[in-house]
Amino acid sequence: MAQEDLFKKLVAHCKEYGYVFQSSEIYDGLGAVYDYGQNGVELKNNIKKYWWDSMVLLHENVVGIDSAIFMHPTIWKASGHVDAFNDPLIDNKDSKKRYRADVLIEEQLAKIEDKINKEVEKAAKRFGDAFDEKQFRETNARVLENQQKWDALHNRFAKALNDGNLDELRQIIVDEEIVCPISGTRNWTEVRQFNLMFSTEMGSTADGALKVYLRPETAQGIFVNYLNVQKTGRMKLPFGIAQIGKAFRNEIVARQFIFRMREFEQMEMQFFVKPGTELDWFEKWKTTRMNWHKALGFGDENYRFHVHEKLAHYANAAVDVEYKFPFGFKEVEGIHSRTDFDLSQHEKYSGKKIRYFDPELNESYVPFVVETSIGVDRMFLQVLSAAYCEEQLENDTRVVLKIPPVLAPVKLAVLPLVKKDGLPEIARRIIDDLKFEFNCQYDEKDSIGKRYRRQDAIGTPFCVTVDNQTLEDNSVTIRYRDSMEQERVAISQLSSIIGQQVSYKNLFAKI
RNA sequence: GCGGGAGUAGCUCAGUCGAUAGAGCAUUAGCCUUCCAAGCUAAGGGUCGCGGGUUUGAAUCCCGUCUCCCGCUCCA
Repeated sequence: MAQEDLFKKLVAHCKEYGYVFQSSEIYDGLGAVYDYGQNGVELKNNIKKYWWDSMVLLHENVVGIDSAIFMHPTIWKASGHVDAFNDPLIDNKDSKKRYRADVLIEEQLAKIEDKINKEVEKAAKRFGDAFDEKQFRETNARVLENQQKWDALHNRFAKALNDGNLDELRQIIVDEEIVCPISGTRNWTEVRQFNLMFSTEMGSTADGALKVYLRPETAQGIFVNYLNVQKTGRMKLPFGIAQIGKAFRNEIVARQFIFRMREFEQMEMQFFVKPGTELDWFEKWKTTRMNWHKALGFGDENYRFHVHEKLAHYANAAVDVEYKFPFGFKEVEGIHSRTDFDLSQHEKYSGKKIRYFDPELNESYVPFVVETSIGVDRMFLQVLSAAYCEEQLENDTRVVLKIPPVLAPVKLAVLPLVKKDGLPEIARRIIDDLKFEFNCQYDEKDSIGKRYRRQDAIGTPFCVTVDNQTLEDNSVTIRYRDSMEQERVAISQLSSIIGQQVSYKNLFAKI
């Protein structure tokens, strides 16, 4: 089956079996926003638990927090998000290329400057040692004319930028007859502001309201709580702070189902270390995180590291964990060595000292940070991509989600072979006993084979069937999803057999 | 954002020249009682994505719009 078809089928399967629905579907949907259904939410919660426990339970020097989505707006100035994500963009209709409007105008300014400089150079050659550049610049007609042009344009440009006047920016591009370097035409669209961050207002009156943003990443909530956690938790370097939470980005192009959404959930851990040791920790976390992925058993060959050649301004090392999705190798998790950039920025903007006193060195410094950041939704899609499979049987095909039992939404279904002879009652009793430990389902409708298929389709790893023999000896059959094999066991054994297989402990042992 | 494709029942899709909206699967109820779908009977489920136009009459023709998919573009 073509990979593309597989992806389409997966998306349809997600909807049909209550994993993922499009947001606001009855109102025609909302772009790149999705809801999780009754099975989706279970899987998602299980993924989050797998991550959280593997970070917080398994590392005594990692603790968790849950910071608010609203944060002081200055935080986003400090982090660089306000400046970096407020570009006025314009498209050329002929070449279909997109440019930053401000960059186009800056280039135009540079051109004028070039002209002036060439004029000055020429004159310098002509006059030799006797050349007085200052005087030349103040008196030469052509230079003056260009300088005037430059000043006028620069003032106009600066004013338009300050006012946030997009129409004026476009008018400047039109008036300056700036052409697209590819198509050479002046066929421009409107200038649009692409703001990555969603904003809203906090405060009851419009006048006194504070413009606040929905966080575009959860990391800053950790950085601004560094001191709180370090001091109240008596944390010693190196230590980490983990957090799971929603983040929001107004993506220009949001595609590929839940792979890139406007509202998404991150699982991030910021690990604070002594400066100079960050690359060692970077390597350690790289290994730990890759093991975490591989422990799920989807095949080591489907994972790889992708090393960033071009680093973000805050980083001195960065790598992605990529998984082989039906649409190619794509990033699931990022591991970044963020240096002391974030904490230093917050020192600067807040005016508070954000340091660590190192008793060994008897001095204080700003810790360096190694970040591991994974998208819950991507992880969710990764698990489903890996788990979805269509199997050819003798007279039939079956669609089965081979989700690792520990992550599966429903752990077991209890099925009376027929709905009489007291079998349903026994099945109910088994559920009443096991429902405190596992998410169980009861089903008595249709043939037993059909019921198995229904459970396969949502990824239930175990089906327990009550039959006439159960009446005699309290034994049931347990049918395994992946092998379709069955074995007969005592009802009293169910809890330990299933419990053993859905335990996080077994996974953690592999990390 | 640009270009291409698509949108009809929960899912997959048919629907002729413009004239009462269909099938299979799924769902629900009942029958049957059988360890790997597709047995029998019945029922429910649709403003044909949405809005407007042409027409006596629109799922069908035209315009707009929304959403999804593919490619480009972008990607801290």
